Amino acid sequence: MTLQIYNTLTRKKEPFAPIEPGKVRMYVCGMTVYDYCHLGHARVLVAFDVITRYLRACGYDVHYVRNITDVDDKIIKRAAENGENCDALTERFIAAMHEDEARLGVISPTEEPRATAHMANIIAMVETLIAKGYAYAADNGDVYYRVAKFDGYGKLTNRSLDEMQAGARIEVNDAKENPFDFVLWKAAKPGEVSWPSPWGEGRPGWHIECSAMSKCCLGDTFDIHGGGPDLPFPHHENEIAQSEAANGATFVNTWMHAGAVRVNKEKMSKSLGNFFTIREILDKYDPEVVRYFLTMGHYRSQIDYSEESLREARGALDRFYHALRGIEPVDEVGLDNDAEQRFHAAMDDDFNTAGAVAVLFDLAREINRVKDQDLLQAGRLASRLKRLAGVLGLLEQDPEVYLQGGESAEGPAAEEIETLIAERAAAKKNRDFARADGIRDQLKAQGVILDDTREGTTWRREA
RNA sequence: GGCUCGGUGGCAGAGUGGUCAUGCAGCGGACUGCAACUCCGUGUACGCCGGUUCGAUUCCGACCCGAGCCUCCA
Repeated sequence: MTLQIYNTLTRKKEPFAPIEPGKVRMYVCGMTVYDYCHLGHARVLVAFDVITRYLRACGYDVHYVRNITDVDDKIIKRAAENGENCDALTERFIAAMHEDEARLGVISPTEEPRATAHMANIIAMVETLIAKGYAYAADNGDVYYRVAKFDGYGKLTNRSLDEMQAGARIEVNDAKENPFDFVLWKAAKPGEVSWPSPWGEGRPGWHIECSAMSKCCLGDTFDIHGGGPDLPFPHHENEIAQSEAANGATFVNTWMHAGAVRVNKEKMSKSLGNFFTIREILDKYDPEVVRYFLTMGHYRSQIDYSEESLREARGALDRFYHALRGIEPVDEVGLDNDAEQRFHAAMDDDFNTAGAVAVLFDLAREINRVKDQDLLQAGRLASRLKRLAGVLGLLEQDPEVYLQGGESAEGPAAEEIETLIAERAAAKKNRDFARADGIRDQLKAQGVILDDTREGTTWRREA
């Protein structure tokens, strides 16, 4: 069985075959850096991190490019509001983004191009489009893409210009030949950041940077282009129009889009005030819990963020770490390949992480089943569980650290807990169960759960 | 209105033309001083109506309902 990937362009799963054997060239639309990353960004970050990890686990050399949009209207507006310059604003939020993704266990992309560093490439592509008749400089100083000239316009999202024009509620702009023409180069207003160009001082439009940067980093045609659920139209549709018109080649073979994140069954939006930034969520939950939450469903399906779903994620991770607790992972030699195969079968089916996680749970149960009789076998299974989970970026912590809440844990200190456990052990020995249970209840009230095992008592913190 | 994607047991969430998802919760049992953890067992689940089929939750058609995009948004 080979890897199958759902392609937004063809609306079906297709066997994946990279252009260059053994190598994958992938571009994902990244962040516009004018604010902190939110949960929707986290979903895209984690989804494509898992995809990259799996492709690498399959032996592919993955060239993963994720851009940074560091010039745009929102950035200019926000910088003006803050009374700072755009560079200061974007540098700050780029640093914050890197911090957030690192906490989520996201491996950095191999390349992270910034729009402001590619002005020459952007301008060159706009010139090519004008030369080929796909773009025109308008009277107002802007340069627009001539949508009607590109035959394939709408092929990604299955729309036609005629139908779109029928029910269009798009702003009227006299400078455009067609209301769906979009801006490639935007003339600067006085005081705005700008770059010199053949059409005067200005800045790139929203879509052109991705066409220019992907060409620069990956070439005219590459394997995978990804992004969030709201990007197919207009952004990716416009990228196709730009790149294919300018380069005269197929732009991308496989288009991948992550599903939406909802919050308490409502669309996440600023107007509803239900926007969550990654950092505020990480203040409340272990990053791996958040990552598990984003991995337990399929990357294309819509997921719902709520206290309950995060609590469920926490419970699931607890179970894994409980199984791994006290087991020394050893070489996997001698294990049958059942779990391995089922894991790959799930992941080969368009990165079905939900199915892959189910295999992980089976391994956890197997570990629990054998750990009392055969520590060696448990160690082999633990290695396998950790290795497969690692492909999803999960179970990368020490079980004790995870279960006991790490350094930053609230509640009684570890030494205090150990002292009480010793006291309880003595009470139990004297058959003073009232005292023993009293200690257990006291700790439970402080969020600490005691587990008695044959080897003694262990403890963990409640969610 | 147009384009897409969905409706699976109490909840979350995979999947399949005819025996099993999985996790949480529930129930019964084992373990335990009692618990917790864990293990074993346990659920007439597949929106509605037709069709194809020996047999459909799974394929086809209609219908109902939900969501996303069509406007800046991952």
